[in-house]
Amino acid sequence: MVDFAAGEPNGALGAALAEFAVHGYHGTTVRRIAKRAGLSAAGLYHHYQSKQDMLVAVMNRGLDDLTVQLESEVEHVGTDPVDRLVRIVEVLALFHTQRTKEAFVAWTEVRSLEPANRGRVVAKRDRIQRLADAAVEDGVASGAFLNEFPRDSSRFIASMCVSIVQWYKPDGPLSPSEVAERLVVSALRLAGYAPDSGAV
Amino acid sequence: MVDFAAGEPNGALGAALAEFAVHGYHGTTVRRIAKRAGLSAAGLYHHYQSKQDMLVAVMNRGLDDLTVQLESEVEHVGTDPVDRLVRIVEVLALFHTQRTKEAFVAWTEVRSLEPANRGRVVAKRDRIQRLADAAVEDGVASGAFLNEFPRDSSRFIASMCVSIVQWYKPDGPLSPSEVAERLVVSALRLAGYAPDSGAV
Amino acid sequence: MVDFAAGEPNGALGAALAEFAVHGYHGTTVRRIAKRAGLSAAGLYHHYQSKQDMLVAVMNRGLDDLTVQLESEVEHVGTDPVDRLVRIVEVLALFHTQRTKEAFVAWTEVRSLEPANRGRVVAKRDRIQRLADAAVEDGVASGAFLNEFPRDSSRFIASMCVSIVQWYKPDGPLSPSEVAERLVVSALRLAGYAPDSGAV
Amino acid sequence: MVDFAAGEPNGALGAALAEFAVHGYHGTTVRRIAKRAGLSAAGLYHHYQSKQDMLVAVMNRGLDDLTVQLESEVEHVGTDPVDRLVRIVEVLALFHTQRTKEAFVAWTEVRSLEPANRGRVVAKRDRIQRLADAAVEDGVASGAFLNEFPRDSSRFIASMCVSIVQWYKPDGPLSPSEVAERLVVSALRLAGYAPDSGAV
DNA sequence: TATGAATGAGCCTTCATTCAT
DNA sequence: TATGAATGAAGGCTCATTCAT
Repeated sequence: MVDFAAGEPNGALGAALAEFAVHGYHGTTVRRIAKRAGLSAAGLYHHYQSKQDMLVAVMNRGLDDLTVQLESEVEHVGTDPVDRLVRIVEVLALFHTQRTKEAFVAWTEVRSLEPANRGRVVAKRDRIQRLADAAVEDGVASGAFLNEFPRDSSRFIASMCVSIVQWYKPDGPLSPSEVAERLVVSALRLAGYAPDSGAV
Repeated sequence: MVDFAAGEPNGALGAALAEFAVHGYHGTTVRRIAKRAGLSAAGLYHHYQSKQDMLVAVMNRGLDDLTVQLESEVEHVGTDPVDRLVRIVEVLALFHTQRTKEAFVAWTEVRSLEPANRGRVVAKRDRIQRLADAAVEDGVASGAFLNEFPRDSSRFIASMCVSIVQWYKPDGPLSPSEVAERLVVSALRLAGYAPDSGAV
Repeated sequence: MVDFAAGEPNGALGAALAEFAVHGYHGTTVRRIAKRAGLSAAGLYHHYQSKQDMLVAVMNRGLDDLTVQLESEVEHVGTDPVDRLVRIVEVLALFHTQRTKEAFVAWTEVRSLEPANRGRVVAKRDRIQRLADAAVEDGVASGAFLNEFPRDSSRFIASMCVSIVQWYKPDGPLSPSEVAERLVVSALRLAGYAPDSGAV
Repeated sequence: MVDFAAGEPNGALGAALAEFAVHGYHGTTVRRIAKRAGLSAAGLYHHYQSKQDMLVAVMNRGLDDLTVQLESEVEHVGTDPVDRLVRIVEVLALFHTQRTKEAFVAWTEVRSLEPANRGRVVAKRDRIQRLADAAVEDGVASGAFLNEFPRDSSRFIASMCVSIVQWYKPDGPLSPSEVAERLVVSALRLAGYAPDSGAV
């Protein structure tokens, strides 16, 4: 099973991430990042050109890890749309439970990106959304899903996964894989999954 | 049918809301709020004691409008949990499509509230969540919903409604009531609604 | 007789001028300007948008005062090139002795101007130089000046006037008008002034 | 004839000079000097103790070259004040056309020297000025120059030479020796040179 | 009510310089 | 010699807020 936890950034970038996640980009101070990183403010600028640069690095790192994993899974899972949706939701859930801060920042601070950077990040996010869209649409086409508005459903599914970052606590009652399981079940229901036997 | 649109704040508070929604609390400048409101920065302080005060006012206004409507609907709809969930999701969807900015700010900028204010706002948010929780739980108890993890489902349902603010555009293809309709269907599926005939 | 002294800037601009004159633009601190002006650093930004803006204001003010005076004198003095050169040198000398700091900054800190601002200032400087050029050239044409390289001579003359700022001290042995007198004599010699009787 | 051009500094000092000449001392960054020199910023500090040290080195080098040449010429030219003034102006003109950047920095950045260093540099500059003063004064005493204010004239003459750095371009219409020739003529006029035959 | 002027605190960033390697 | 990493101090500028008018 996928383990995203190991990919969390350390050092200066980890410090930036932690601060961005708690206070938001504009509420975060370079000095506080530096302090958390055990560096002087000036020292940070050896590694990153600007505060904005740190935000970009945080986002790219997170989104790239997620995208790589997601596309690799989709490639290996075969062509069945149901299997594909299951894998996608699983990976999304694991990422959002194990890399909560990065996911939160990536979905929350896009508005704080300068235009040039924003474009690239939004493109990455869209690419992920389109994987879910395709799985649901294919499932509807194949008859695996009964669904009158597949485009909305896949958006709702992705939203549900993303929303994990709003409530999930690592020391809460559910492990990442338990969360993933429940989201998979929920996503299939949302998609209109109708196996021979009836309801899920 | 409920019409939330009329309740949007005007004047200084509307200006604050507009800025908060686009730039976030910390990314918003008192001077920009003032400019948008057609006032001097100093002039704003005759209406609100501080920038924080404006945030609190924005949030209270939005959450109160929503809560009042929600509780009034719940009270009038009767005791059937299915009806109740339908009404709740409907109201949530209408609010999030018609008062997108307020909803966005209320769910996004809680972290920017000073502790004293935060408590009160979180309590209001929780109260709303609990309405959804209760509806799903009651439905499971009554056998209307087949659901192994009702608490998670009601959270997913609320998340879906809240996520509206991330993608809904007033000039997009769907009207608020169309969005509401689709969300109601999706919520019932998520809750595990199982009418006699089988699937929804 | 022209009195430039009254035109010296006061207040914030005077403070900026004083600091620029002593430490140069890049060696000057906004905080020091503010202190000298009896304001906070932030307060300065009510009157000028930036440090660069203060430099531009200083230069424009000085060069405009000088240009206005110069062109008005030239207009009133008649067409005789000798008279014209005399008036020009006189005005230049008076300006450079009475507004030494402004002249110094205007001729020294052009390199510190951002390109857009630089163009305008250089144009003003050139316009002044061209007045001297014309006077000498006309004098050569009329036979009043015997001179094989008028263009260089007029440049030398202007340089001499500008150089005043490098050595003139208000509390030194020479008054502004004495300086002006000596410069006029020197300029006529440089120009190759040859009255009937011979040397000047 | 004197050739100053060969004496221009290379390497790190040349880089410092180039930057100082364009941006001024305070506008120049150690890192930019290093970059131009093909070194790291830290590497520069193996050659010079500080940025100030580089400024001092630049100035001393230039002023020493000029002084040495000037005094050697004066020594060889004999006692005639006219010849002496001619040689002085010639050397000054050649130096300022061939070592423009150094001359510019030496006359412009004295204010950026720390007090201890400033004294020594000013002394060197004064020594040069005094050579010109003496030549004019001696000429007046000998009757070669007719001049009512010799001290001012010698200052004007030196100023004219120094001002070369403000307008001279190596790829312009005049060669260094042509500039020197015109300055010599001008200086003699300024000094009040009156050969038997009349005008110069 | 409204505002122009003002400010202390703090922002992001850059500076000249040092030092372990 | 050379440098990448680091830093204390300071830089220009903006912030939310106040107050006399």
